[in-house]
Order: sequence, then structure tokens, then C-alpha cells
Amino acid sequence: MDESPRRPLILRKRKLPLEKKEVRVSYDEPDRLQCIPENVRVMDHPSMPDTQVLIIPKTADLQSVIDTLTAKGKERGPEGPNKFILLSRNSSEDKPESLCQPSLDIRNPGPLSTQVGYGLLEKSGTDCQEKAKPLTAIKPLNKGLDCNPLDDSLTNIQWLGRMSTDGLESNSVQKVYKKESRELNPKLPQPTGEVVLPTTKDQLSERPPYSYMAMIQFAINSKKNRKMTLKEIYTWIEDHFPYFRNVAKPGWKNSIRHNLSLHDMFIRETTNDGKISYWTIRPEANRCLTLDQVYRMAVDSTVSPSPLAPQVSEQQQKKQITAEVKKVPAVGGFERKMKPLLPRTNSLLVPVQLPLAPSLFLSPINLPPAAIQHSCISAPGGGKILRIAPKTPGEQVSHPKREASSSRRKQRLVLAPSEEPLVLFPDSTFFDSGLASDLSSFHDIKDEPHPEPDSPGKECTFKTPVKGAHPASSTPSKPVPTPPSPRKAMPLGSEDHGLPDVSPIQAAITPRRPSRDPLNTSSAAFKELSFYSGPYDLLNTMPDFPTSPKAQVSGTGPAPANRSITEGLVLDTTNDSLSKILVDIDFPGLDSEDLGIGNISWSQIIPDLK
Amino acid sequence: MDESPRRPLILRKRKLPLEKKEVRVSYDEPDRLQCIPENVRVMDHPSMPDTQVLIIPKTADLQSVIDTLTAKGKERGPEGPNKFILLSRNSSEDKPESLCQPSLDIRNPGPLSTQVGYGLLEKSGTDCQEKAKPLTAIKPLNKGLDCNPLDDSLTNIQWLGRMSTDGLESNSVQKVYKKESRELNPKLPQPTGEVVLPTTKDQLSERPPYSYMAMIQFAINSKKNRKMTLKEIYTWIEDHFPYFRNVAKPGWKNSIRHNLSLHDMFIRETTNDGKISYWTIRPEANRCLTLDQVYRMAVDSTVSPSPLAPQVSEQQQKKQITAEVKKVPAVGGFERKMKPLLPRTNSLLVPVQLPLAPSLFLSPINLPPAAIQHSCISAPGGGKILRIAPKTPGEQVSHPKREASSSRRKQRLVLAPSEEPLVLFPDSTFFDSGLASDLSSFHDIKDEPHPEPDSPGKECTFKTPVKGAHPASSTPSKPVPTPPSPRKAMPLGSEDHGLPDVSPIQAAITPRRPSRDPLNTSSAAFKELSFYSGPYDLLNTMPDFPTSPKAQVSGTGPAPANRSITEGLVLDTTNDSLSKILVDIDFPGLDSEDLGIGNISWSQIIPDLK
DNA sequence: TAATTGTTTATAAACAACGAT
DNA sequence: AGATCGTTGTTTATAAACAAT
Ligand SMILES: [Mg+2]
Ligand SMILES: [Mg+2]
Repeated sequence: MDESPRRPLILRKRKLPLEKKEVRVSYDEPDRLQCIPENVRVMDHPSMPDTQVLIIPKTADLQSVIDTLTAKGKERGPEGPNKFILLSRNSSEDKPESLCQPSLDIRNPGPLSTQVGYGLLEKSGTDCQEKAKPLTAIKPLNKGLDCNPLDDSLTNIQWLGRMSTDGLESNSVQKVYKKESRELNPKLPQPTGEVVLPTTKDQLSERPPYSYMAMIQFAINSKKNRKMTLKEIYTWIEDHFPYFRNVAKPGWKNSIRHNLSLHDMFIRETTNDGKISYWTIRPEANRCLTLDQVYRMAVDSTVSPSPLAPQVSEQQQKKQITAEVKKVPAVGGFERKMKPLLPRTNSLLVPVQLPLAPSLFLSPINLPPAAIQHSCISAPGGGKILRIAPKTPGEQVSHPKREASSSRRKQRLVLAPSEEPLVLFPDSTFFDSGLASDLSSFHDIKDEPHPEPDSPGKECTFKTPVKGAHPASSTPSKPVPTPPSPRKAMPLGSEDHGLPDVSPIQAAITPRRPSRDPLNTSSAAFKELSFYSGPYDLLNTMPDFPTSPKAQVSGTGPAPANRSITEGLVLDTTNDSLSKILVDIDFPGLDSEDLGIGNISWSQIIPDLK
Repeated sequence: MDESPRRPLILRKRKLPLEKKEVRVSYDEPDRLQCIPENVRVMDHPSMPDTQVLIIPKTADLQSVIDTLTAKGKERGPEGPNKFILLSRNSSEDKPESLCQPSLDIRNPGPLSTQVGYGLLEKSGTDCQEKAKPLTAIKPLNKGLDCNPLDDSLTNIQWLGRMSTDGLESNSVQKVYKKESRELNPKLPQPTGEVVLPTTKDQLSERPPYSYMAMIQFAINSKKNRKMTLKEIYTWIEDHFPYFRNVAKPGWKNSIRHNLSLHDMFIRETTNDGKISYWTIRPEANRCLTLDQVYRMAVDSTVSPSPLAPQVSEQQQKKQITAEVKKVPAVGGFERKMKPLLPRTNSLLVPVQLPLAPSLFLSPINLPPAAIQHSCISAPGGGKILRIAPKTPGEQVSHPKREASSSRRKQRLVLAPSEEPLVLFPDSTFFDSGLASDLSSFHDIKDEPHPEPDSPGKECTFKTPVKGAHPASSTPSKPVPTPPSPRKAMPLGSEDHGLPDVSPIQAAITPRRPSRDPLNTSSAAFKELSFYSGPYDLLNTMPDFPTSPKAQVSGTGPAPANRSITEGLVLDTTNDSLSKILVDIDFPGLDSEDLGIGNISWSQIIPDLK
């Protein structure tokens, strides 16, 4: 019964359905297709070829901009800019409350040498598919410095508030509805204290939608010093996610340790006397993610992040979406376990990476306070400062001879064996916050401990996928619990809606894309619900932007890796995945130069730029 | 039935049983305890504090040297040198045949800048425990250049020769005893060709003792260009390890892919047209390991590497050991699956790391030809060249304030947040060849597909280790098949020998250390057999030698990592683990300066040194 | 539609090294 | 003083869920 899913469903990395722009509800701004609004500033990237940077005000419709770029790109050929970096700019109004902590010193940007700045440009989509959504926040990467102000108290309470009980009790199983024994978040609507928030079910036994990596970050970042012993991490997680204290098998601790060791993002420090080992987060990799930040992100976004009653509907009022969520009450009577880190809409979590240099600053960029202070892309409360390095001396983007798409990410195109530039971005996990997308874990009923009894076949089959013996596919897959009609799904649209195992979230996300197989496995059902938008042809290829291997011999002779500053550029359209920090919208078939929009030079925007 | 073990048993990283020096058989050299033989040269390390380098001729008894150092170190306090780098020197005679390929150009050491050289200093122990063993080989790390000569033909045949059938046939299951369809290794005693070597059992279905990582390296390094497509890797492994073609579940391919992605040692390259993806090995990380190299290492070492009849007893004649191996015929009738990469004796695989500089050369060091040619620590056939950099300008070992031991490796002591030296060694996998120790896989009988039925307990236990519900320990462990007396093992010695599931190898390795629990799981049994030598107190602490995180922002401001050149230093006493390349014998309680031995200065040995 | 190839996350395990009994 | 356990760390193996071709 307590057989939790092997891993949360992966619902990210899917390409953005830029194709279909159907229901297009006019939100705040009228999104003019084929024409980028004039409040969006377009400029060539100072160093990267065929790359343009768009400064998009929060009030603008990001989706329409992307649509326009897409359309323009298709019209033109492979010529012209084919990569775009989207940056959010705060137009002053919009959501005044910051996603993070208020106070953040933007001054003392830290070492301004040849740094590289990273920022997470998030576009939180609202209702269904490709609506007009304003940009909301940018969560920059830590610049090797402290994440700063650090929200200790806030960090946890947010999530705690959503739980029916706090996690402070140890061994009593059914200890539901407990009072908050700690500092309560004054912001949260917790009048008296009994039932903090009328959560849907047993928040107690709900497995959180966060990966171990994410939870560890939450835990460590909740401490002012950002250091935690293993035991403290255990305790923090148990306190904030009772699931682990109450229902998870003890093996979860093994997984925690495994994650700490595996991800080089987590570093172990030992006191001088060698008595205590603290786990920390590599400062350069620390995005300073905290539970409340993530939770607020989810709450702030239009769609209620999960079936869990979204009482905290501060500003945005999820219109029809919420209703639609309610419509799909989940099959047997269990809710989906995993809730998405970010709403499962077309919310954009666009990671951006910008080369930083002391002379380059993009002023009107807005950033959440907490995210700032690391000298990356920083912006105070209302202020906005973005620094962009013109071109890191020594490194040259090898645009020259990019040809194939070779996606599937994380690969590095080896240049000439002689070149071997220096590594700029260590590894993929470097920027991986661990806030995986997952969106409901589905470890509900189908306990099916292990898909592979496999005891019958002795000599077994070898190469040929004999269905009988071995699973046939080299990628093991969960056996479908109810095997009515596993294969041969519906042609496309037109099908039933209220199919079992379909979570409300799914419905909210893909309102008019019914899952094709009513008898689908939960995972399979979800797969159907993934943003399918016909053949996607955008944001696909990124030929010359390999990923970042981890290692780098510094002072040594031939620098092995040839990572460019742009490596790892990703436009993660699926929202929640914070794993990639770099943004690169690559339009394979772009032709002309400026897409017909006013092409502003960098010096226009950035006075400092000489 | 075909339920293979989750992972091969880990039999490495154990500390060397330097304590017990009991059976001490006089081998070639009389090992004088408490006195390092005069043919061993001792000198201070030019840059590392409290570090000495010992040049040990092959004819010398390494164990006695270590014993002496240990004893001396215990006598003295924490003062004086407490780290030692042991280097092998070829005294001319010994095994004339090289472990690797013959031709290797030692000249053109490649870029001599501020490089760091790595070498694997291997001491292959012979019979039982702590015998006197000559050093045999040094396998340096690739210097970012090509591994060179590359043994294409030899690479595979060695292992093929040991199989009853070649792997070229595809789907026929019982195709035993096939002729070699490829080039046969002329060196191997394969007269006519039918049964290449009278292997013990079904070599066909024997799972190889190599990790996926190692096998992938074998495969890729077997190609001259050192590139392979995924499919080619599959095929190579199937051809050379029929187990995967014949008995393994298709999931093994998933594991291959997983390993390729996970380990940054493996890099994917795509052709310019993006049509083909090749997998390569990061040149700096490529140890150029090939199957035949590894096999030869195992064969060359004194103890027969496995129950597989060691016909190839070229020179060394495993005296009593071989006999003892025969004594334990394996229980039911099946042999142990995993054979050790290197003999399961106290063979030392001491990885060494030396800063390289054009001016420093340690002449009389012997290295296996194949290992050379990368400008690291290189030595031609009989020649020997070792280069040691006096002190990489710019990096300073922070010996200063090391205090605690904080072992458990792979941790980095963060220096002052301001310092942040450059990364020298990317990550732990950087040097991990994947040639894990494992030593018999034991996936034989006990099919026990999954140790966790776990279906009964619904609400289950939480924190308290209620034996009933959850496994109690946070580290899952295989349930003991026959649960007679799980805990409270025998006091120590004195027990039965011919217990089921005990492989001959084990017996050979730990002749007089009977496994304590006759009803042990195979794995448990093995655990008992691991070189236990009482409380080890040597080679434990390495305070200021943190590990190497993977990432490194190069041209950027505050270099995050503070890895010193010595980071990752490890004395791997368990032999086969090639995962660590650096050697550091750290004696916690050392006192005086030169241990009473003649302390030779570097300039004495290295004339070039000014 | 289905298979192949890649990337990640989750779990289980096997050890190693310590620390507390 | 040694043996036993439990905790903490490190790795490898497998299964999976997706993504992209
Ligand atoms: Mg780590
Ligand atoms: Mg890789």
C-alpha cells in the first residue's frame, strides 16, 4: 500500500504548443498576432550571433510575442536571428507583492569580472492553453554569493498552512489537526489555528510534489546560514511534509542521502574539528529556493496548482479554470498525490542566461527581491537592474558551423580538439533546482510493488522482444493495472472527459484536450494530457548549444570542455521545471533579420554600453 | 530466475589491513619491519607539506614499507610527514611483458604547462593477506589527449578467449564452443581454437564483474576513433559479454543509456548534419581502459582472478592459493557470477597524482607502456620517466589548518569564502573508471525478486524502526534468504568453511577468514570475507584533501570551488577500484620528520630539478 | 504508431567509515 | 579493548517517466 511511485511523473521538457492558438481569450492586453507589441523591446544580443533579446513588460502578452516570433520565423528561412532571449520588465503596476523577500540590496553586485548571470524568466500562464499571460517573476541564479535576506520563518509556514496538521508530532499516526507550534505566518489566513486550511484530504499522507533534490534545497535554504546536518534535513522534511514521517518507508532517508551525495550541488562541509558535517548548497548553484517561494509561485499563477483547495487565492482569481478543476473529481476517491510545483498550465518558466559585465546593465528589468543581490540580474523592490556582459573576452560562440538540431539536450558538440575553451557551466545539475515538474504522483491505488515478477523464464529471451519473457522494451515500464485497451488510442480530439484517473489539474490544464483512453493508466492518462498541440516545430533545435559537462581542469593545458556561455539554453515551456536556467528560443526556420519589428540596439537600452 | 543482483557487491574502499602481519611468508625480499629497505628512496614532496614520496623498486616489499611507515607513524605524534606517495620503480627484471601495448611514445609529453599528472600505482598482492608483493603497473590518466596506440584487436580477444563461445552469434542460445571469428591474440595459448579456454561453467550466462561504466569504456576504447553509437555499444557488450545477450533482461540497455547520461565522463557528440550521435569519453577522463588490459591485470596478479580456470598462468604461479581456490567448489553447482576486476587479495591499486612540470622528472619510474604516452607519468618499455611539477604557481596547498579527519571521502572543506581556488579535478566520476571492485555477483539462486513485499502494513510505521512494517534501517538491505541467526555472528575465526554460496575466490582471497554465518546470503557471506583486519587506524584521515565537485565557472569572478591539486587523494587498498586516481597515504599519528630513514632531497633524484 | 535514443528521478543495495554502546 | 549497531556517505544497479526523433 505504501508503495510510492518510483518517481514522480515527469511533466516537463515538453515543447510549448506554440502552434495552436485557439481559444485565445482576451485578457488584459489585446494580443496582436504577427506583430510584436511596441512596448516590447527587441535588440540584438551583443555577443551571440543570430540572437536577439526581447524585453517584455509584464503587461504584455508573452504568448503573443512568442507566437509572432514563431510565425515570423517560419516565414523567413534559416537566415536571421533564430534564438531569442526573453526578459521580463516590470511596468510598475502588476503584482506589487514580491515573490520573495522584500529587502534586497542591489548594490554591491559582487565581483563584476567576467561573470555570467543567470535568471529565470517565468511566464505564468493562466487558464487553459495559450492565453495571454503577463510575466511574473525572474528567479536568478545565485552568483556565488549568499542568497541573502533568507526567509527563515516564511519559508516553511506557507506550506504548513496548507496542511491539516503540522509535522511536529512524531509517532502518532492519526494526529490530524494540530496547532501550529511554531511561528505562524502572519500573512496566512489562520485565524484561530485549528484547521489551518481546509485541505482536501489527508494532507498528512500526501506525498509532496517535490523531488528530493528540491526538498533538500528547501530545507537547507530555510536556515539562515544555509547549512544543515543530515539529521536536520530529515527533520525539516518530516516537519514540512508529514508524508515522510507518517507513511513513507524508511528508505526515503536513503534517498535523501543518495541525493546529497549524487548531486554535486550539495556539498558537505566539516567543521574544523571534524566533529560535525554540514550540508550546503554550492553557492553558484543555489537558487535559494524555499518552500514558500515555490508555493507562492504556484498560488500566484492562475490555475490552482492542485486539487487542494486554493484558499490562498490572493490576487488572481482563477476564473473558469478553477471550476473546471472541480469537475474532475478523480476516479476512485483519491486525489492525485503530486501537485505541480507550478500550475500545469502553459505557464512559462523561461530560464535565461546572460553574460554579465560591469558595464552592461539592463535597467528596467524587474526581479523578485529575494532573487537578487547576487549581482546577477538584480532588481530591488521596484527598481530593476540587469547586467549583461557584451562578450566575455576569450570565449567565442562558435556559431559558425552549426547545422543539425541534435536536441535531446545535454550533449556537447566537441569543437576542434585543439580549441577546448573553458567550461562555463559545470553540469546539468548545476542549475537544476530539482523542482521537477511532476504533477501528481499517482502512487495511489495501483500498489503493484514491482512490475517484474519475471521468475518464469529461465533461459529467457535475449534480443528479440518476446513479450512473454522480458518486457520487450529496454525501458522498463509499469505494467498497466487495468489492461482494457492499452494501445490504439483515439485519433485525436473528441472523446469523453470525465475519465477515471484524470486529475482535476489535468482538466484545468488541457481543458479541451481530452485524454484519449478512458482506461488509461494514470501515467498514461497524464501523458495524453500533456500539452499536445500538433506537430511542434518551434523551439526545437539548438545545434550549437551543447550542455555543460561538470568537470573542468582549470590551470591545466588543453581545456577539455568547449562549453559556450549559451550552452544549456533552454526554453522550458512546461513551467515548473526549474532545472534549466538558460533560455534560448531557437527558431529553426528563421530568415530575415529583425522580424519586421523595430530592432533596438543595445546601446539604446543600456546607456552604460559604449 | 534471471533476477540479477541490484548491484555488484562493493568490495573496495576498505582500508588496508595494515595492522595484522601474521602469516608473513618470505617471498623474494626479506621484509624488515621497522626499517624501510635502502633501495626505497624517500624524499619530501616538493610542494605538498607533510608529504613524502617513496620510490619503491618492484622487488621491494611494499607491504613492509607500509608497515614500517605505519609503525613509525604511530610512534611519532601528529607531527612530521603524514602523507606518503608511493611510486613504483622498475628494477629492470621483474615481469618483462608489459601490461598494455608495447609501443608508446614517451616523447612529446604534450602540453607541459601547468598540468597535473595522474598515475595509478598498482601493487598486486599475491596470495592471502599481507604478503610481500612487488609493484606491477601504473596506469596514468589521459592527459586530455588521445589515448594513443589504442589496442583494437587485443582489446577484446583476451576476454573472448576466456569465453567458451564468442559473442558474434546473435540469437542462438546454446551456441557454446565457437571458433574465434576475429583476430586471435597471438599471445594467448590458443592452439587450435575449439575450446579457447576450459572455462568453468557457462561463461555464456556469467554476468561479467564489470560495472556498466567500465563496460562502456571498454567498448568505446576498443574503437580506434574512440567513438561509438549507442547501438554499437550494445553490440560490443553483447559480443563480449554474452550474458547480456542471453540472460539479462532488456533493462540492461536502459542501464547502459542511464550510465551514458549520468556520468559526465561520457559525452555525446553529434555529427555536423545531426544525423548520428556518437558517444565518446571525455579525453581528460579517459583512462583508456580496455578489456584486455583489465583482464591482463587480473591474470598477471598472483591470485587467479576467479574460479575460472586460470590456464593463462603465464609467469606467476599461484602457489597454494590456486589449490585453495579449488577447495571451495561452490555450493549447489553454480559458480559465483562476478569475478573480481583484480584479484581479491590485498593487491594495492594505489592511485597517484603528481603535479607535472616540464622541469621535473623522476626517471626510474616504471610504467606500463599502454598507460603512458599521454605526457602524464610516462615510461617506455624499459625506460621510465616521471614528471613532477615543483609547485603549480598560483595554487597553494592550504595545509595550514587541517585538523579533523572527516573521511568518508568526497567532501570539500570550504575555505574562506574569499579564496575559492580553481577546480583542478572536476568530479569524482572524473577519475572513476567504473572498474568497480565487485567480486562475484551472486545473482545465482536466490531469485528473491524484490526484498520489499511491504503490502501488509497499510498505515505503517513511521519513525520507530518497527521491525514488522518497515525495514527499520533507512538503508534498505536484502532480506536474508535463510534467516537462522541473522545477528550475532561468530566471534571471529573458527568456523566452517565449505559453506554454501562461498565462492572459491573468496576462499583464495581470505584463506583463513572463514565466513561466520554458514547460512549467510551470498552478499552477507562476502561481507564477512572482506579483508577484515581488526581496527584499522591507518590511512584514515585526510583532512585537507577534499573532493572535487564537478562544476567550475571558468572565466567568472569568484571561483566557487576550492579544490586543491591534492583533492581526491585516496589510497585504495582494495585493489580493483580504479575509481580514485590520487594516492595519499595519510598517517594520522605521525611525529618526526623523516621516519628515521634517509631523507633524500628531490634534487638528488631529479637532476633537472634546480 | 512504435521503436530508439536521451535525460532524470526514485529506490534498493552494498559497502565504507564512524561513533556510541 | 573489542564487538556490535546505528548513522552517515558514496556508488552502482534498476525501474520508470518522459522527451524527442
Ligand atoms: Mg553532493
Ligand atoms: Mg554523460
